[in-house]
Amino acid sequence: MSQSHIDVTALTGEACPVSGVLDHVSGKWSIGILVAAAQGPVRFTELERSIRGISRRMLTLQLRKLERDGLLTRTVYPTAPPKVEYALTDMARELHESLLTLTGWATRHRSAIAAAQAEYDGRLG
Amino acid sequence: MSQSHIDVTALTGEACPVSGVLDHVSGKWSIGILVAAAQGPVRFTELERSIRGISRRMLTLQLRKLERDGLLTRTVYPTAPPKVEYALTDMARELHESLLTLTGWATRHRSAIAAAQAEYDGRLG
DNA sequence: CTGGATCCGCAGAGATACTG
DNA sequence: CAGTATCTCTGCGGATCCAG
Repeated sequence: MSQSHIDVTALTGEACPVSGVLDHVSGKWSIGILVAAAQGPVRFTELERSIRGISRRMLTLQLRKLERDGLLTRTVYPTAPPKVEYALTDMARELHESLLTLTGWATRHRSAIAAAQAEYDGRLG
Repeated sequence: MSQSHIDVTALTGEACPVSGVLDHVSGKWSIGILVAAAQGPVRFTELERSIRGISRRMLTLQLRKLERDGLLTRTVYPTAPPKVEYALTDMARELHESLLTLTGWATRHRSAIAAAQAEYDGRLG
């Protein structure tokens, strides 16, 4: 009631639907995949090479999730050897703009965050 | 080489530092906490009530992490009973703007995403 | 009121091998 | 090339109890 009473549910809807949606984006690899795919249609192996450290299994799972959310399109070319291309949907391209804002912030404050962490850790041991 | 060769490391720096920073923000509760704390100084119990579903343990852990990252300030009033207030730092307030863009996107496309998921699931079983 | 400490279950994520 | 299948292990996160 008072201005100090905050209810996140009022900001996000009833049962945190925003968080529900954002959780898909906030996965460990989601942003990287979306950023990589934003350059244009990308093949599976290209993604695997682009995103250092991701396992084939994880890439597949994340790709499926993003496709399910309507953020990626998956196009299969019935050639030999098989060729599959992933591309951002219009919705995802819109999201990509927001993501750039986020990554921009992260880049700008990277050193400040590192400093804050170092200082915090220093105060303890 | 060709234009189809994408390297995320080239976009994010060397070893995905952006992702490293964003991972802190992309936790299950981080965004909710930051949004809730953005309204002004907030007490521990207020946060606990605001963010439905979070456990006391998780709230504490996330709070510590955000404080360590220099995104939250923690102010202890040595009263009885103890009173602790959390507030966003300038850096975090900047981030909050970006977060609003993100949540705005999520809100706008919530139904579209739900539809995409339903359609995806429908095609399978 | 604001936490810390501990135990524990389960899903996430890696490694590896196999397939159309 | 583009996955799938399985096995395993780690660590997140909940529950509970304790403390300043």
